[in-house]
Amino acid sequence: MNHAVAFHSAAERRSQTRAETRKVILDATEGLLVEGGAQGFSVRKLVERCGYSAPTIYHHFKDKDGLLDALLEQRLTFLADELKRVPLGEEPVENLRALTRAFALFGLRNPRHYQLLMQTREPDSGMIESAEEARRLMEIPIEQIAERGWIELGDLEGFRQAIWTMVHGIVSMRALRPDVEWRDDLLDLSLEGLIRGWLTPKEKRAVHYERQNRAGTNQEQVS
Amino acid sequence: MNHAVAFHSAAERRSQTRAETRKVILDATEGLLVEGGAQGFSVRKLVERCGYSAPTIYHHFKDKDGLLDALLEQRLTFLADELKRVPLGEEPVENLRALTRAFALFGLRNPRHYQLLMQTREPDSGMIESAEEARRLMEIPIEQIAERGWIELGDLEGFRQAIWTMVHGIVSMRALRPDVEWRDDLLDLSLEGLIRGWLTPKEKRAVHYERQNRAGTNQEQVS
DNA sequence: CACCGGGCTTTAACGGCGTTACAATACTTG
DNA sequence: CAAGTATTGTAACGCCGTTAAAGCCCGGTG
Repeated sequence: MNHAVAFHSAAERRSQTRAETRKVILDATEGLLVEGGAQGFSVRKLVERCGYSAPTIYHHFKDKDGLLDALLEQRLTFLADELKRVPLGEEPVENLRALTRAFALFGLRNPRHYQLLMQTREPDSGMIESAEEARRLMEIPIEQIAERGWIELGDLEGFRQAIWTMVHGIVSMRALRPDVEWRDDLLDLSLEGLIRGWLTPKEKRAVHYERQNRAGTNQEQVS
Repeated sequence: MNHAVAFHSAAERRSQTRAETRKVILDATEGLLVEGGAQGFSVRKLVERCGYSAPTIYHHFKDKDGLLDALLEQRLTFLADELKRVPLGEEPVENLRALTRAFALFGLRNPRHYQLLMQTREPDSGMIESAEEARRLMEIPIEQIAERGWIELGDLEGFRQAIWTMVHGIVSMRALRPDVEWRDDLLDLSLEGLIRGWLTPKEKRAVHYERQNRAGTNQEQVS
């Protein structure tokens, strides 16, 4: 307890450089992944690009999957941040629209990462944390909708799964088959159809709500 | 033109044995794929299992991808046959239900093949043929629905893509994450929601139609 | 100061993978 | 039977992920 001052810049700078090398490796991984996809990525190419040697990489990450998981986790926390930044209003249906759009936008902008996320072998415990956070954010409006008794087809769990698989279907199809000419408004259309098919129509559920001016605050274009 | 009789059992038996060895190899491939997934499959394991040596396999198939493509094509023609056998009626919406169910059932029963089909690198020309046939069958009722003017949200192409991505979303999610407890009736629910959300309601489109007794002829359980 | 110990890095290698050059065999054709 | 072609096997190449072993640097300790 006597020399409480000395080890400040000591262990600190060590962990500093450690974080830096991790970042260098992760950045190189990111580059290779975006260029060549998960298929074209290999540890040896990474070694050649990032300057470090193979055992160095295995010193900083458990193995190849651990490396990719770390990359994914980084990206998923970014997604969670984006979802948190989405401006939400009173209407849970509008909030669902906005969040779903933000999620799909993320998937469409990072098709390689999404592909990676999907073909993940077993759910890594470390990665789950940030993915779970994103999932929880997405499901808040869904539960609000259920609480108000607006689900007319099936139940909460069915609605949840229907939304989830629909969004995944769109994003993964676009990531898998970029050659097909996908509708730009496919997500908006599908979401609208899902809302119309599952939920109580707007006229019957709200006392007053700014007329037809829906989603005026959050009209991003999806890809 | 004189010796038109002799070469009957000659070249025929050759191509016979050729087809047989191809079948042996394909069956072993199928087994390995079902057991260990696309990830766990390797040519050397195949070599060990099927008794033939590596160059033999490369003599009968172009390469590893060609081998897997051949397996997929075989399975896809089987799917097309199944789709053709689906009993169809007058109502295109009911037909869409039946065909979609059959397609999803195929995907859910062969998750490994579906996974393989999805992560296919570039669309192989040979495989496309049987896949296209299945696709065409699926789209007949969709076009009939459009012809009758029952699409109220978006247009034909939007409806087509919405159905396609929804079914793919359900099948691929179940193949990718078997750990999640997916609703057994998820496909029926989603399809029902999509129909309710996109199409003219039943009461407004048909003069008479056997009351609520929908899909009485084709009520398969999906997984 | 000399020394130790642990984090960091590298060289070199192992075993498994897809693929193929080459040689040997079997079987049809003339 | 001879020639040729289809089929199969042996052995190897180059790439992959991964790791054992050893060297380096640098702060803490005597």
